[in-house]
Amino acid sequence: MSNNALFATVAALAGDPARAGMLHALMDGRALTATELARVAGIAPQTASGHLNRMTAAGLLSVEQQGRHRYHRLAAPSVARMLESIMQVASELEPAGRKLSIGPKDAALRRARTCYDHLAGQLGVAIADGFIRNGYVELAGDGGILTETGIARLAAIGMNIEPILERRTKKSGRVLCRPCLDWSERRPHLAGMLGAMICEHSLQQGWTRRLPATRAVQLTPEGARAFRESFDAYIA
Amino acid sequence: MSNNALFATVAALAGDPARAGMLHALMDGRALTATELARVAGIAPQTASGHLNRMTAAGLLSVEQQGRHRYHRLAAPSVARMLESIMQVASELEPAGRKLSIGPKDAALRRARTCYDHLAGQLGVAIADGFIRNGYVELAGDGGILTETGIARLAAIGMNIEPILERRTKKSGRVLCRPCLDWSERRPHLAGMLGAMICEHSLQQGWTRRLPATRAVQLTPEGARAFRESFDAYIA
DNA sequence: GCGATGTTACGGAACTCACCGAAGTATCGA
DNA sequence: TCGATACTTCGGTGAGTTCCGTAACATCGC
Repeated sequence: MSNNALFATVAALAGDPARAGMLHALMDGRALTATELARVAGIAPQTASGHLNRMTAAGLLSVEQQGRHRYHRLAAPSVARMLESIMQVASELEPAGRKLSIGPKDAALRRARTCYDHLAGQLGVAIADGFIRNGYVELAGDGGILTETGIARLAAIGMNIEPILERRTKKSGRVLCRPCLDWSERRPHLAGMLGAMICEHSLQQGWTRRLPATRAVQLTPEGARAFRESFDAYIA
Repeated sequence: MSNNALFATVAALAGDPARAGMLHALMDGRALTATELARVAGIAPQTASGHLNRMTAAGLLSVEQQGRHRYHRLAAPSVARMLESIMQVASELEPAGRKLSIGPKDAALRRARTCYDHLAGQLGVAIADGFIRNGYVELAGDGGILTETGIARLAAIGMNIEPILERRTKKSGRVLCRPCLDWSERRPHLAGMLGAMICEHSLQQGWTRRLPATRAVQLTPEGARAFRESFDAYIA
């Protein structure tokens, strides 16, 4: 298959509303069963099965069988990035005047959600703001640097900074992180290795909790306190 | 239109082979006419007109009328990034054993091409390598830093570093650039503001020349020497 | 003005694809 | 062993879309 055809195939797979819904649901990095995905997409299980087959065959998804369940997940981080970038374009297209649908579920998504492997929404942006305000990280459009102060802060609250130190020695001594433009807040939040570590830590510590069948996460009372005390990050 | 529907619409627009070909052709940032785009996509002009209308209406493209010509270009950098990310996924899906089509045109593309507003292919990767080797830039996966040495080097060869200095004063004193994974070389090249400046400068100086109807660029003999002397970058 | 060129609008033909009902396979729990 | 659950395959229907031929409109060069 030619380059162009492959490109079109990938884009077309993401371009069907039912498949888009499934991919969207998988954006939090978890693995879901075919039936769950059928439900979120609003289609019959047989139809979903066909879609999942095609996406798996194309390499967008990977499958893991456990008993009578088949768990589907995004096959690679690059797929998540692609979905992010499409969402980014889609959100920009929405004319300023048009209100995005703001159901209750949407409100939760805007407040705090996962974006593949890191936190996004108001919470994600607040964390990024706190990091910048306190000099833990320096952002400048295309990239970001985790500072010494920032590394010390992460260590102080008990995060495992081993992978960070490892990356630092390999390279120039600076640790970089990727900013990810938030489609709901339209401001950057922290992605990359740093974002993934913060997200993982907050789930482990019970600062955030995953909610079933949605990318939205719940910010616990302890989490609200912890984010404020640890990262100077708070949301209304 | 709901978020999900908008997402699917955008992806579906990119998911048609004819439209994908046109978008691909527009990836070099230039504006092309409907007839030119019809030719690269291999379809009749009337068909192309319909496609272009839809993409423009959706906001993926912007149009500029000049006499009887209508010049179409990508409406925003985010669109180019989206296309890049889809290409990235598509290139990863290509199994290692399968050879990508390697016609003569493809060979030129692999050697040197533009990627929206910066240089890619062997040339782009070679430049990035030279920058890293000489400490002009420090790359680490998610981001990159243009060093003082690098800024001095750019100034030494007569590039206008005004925008760089401007960005530096606004932020922390560090200048960041975005690495962009090359789909043909599978190694990063320099994107972001720095990549755009290098590309523009090399075109102005006659180091590279745009070729008609393709994203491939021609590396002139002077360019080969200039890239080697200025950036320690050379390709076979 | 007049032909040539670039572009768009409308029509129908051919095609692809999403969808679900029906039926079949595999796994779990009892 | 038996029923229930999760999932898949198959087949047919219906909707959407791509495509081009024809025709119209606007602009350029002469």
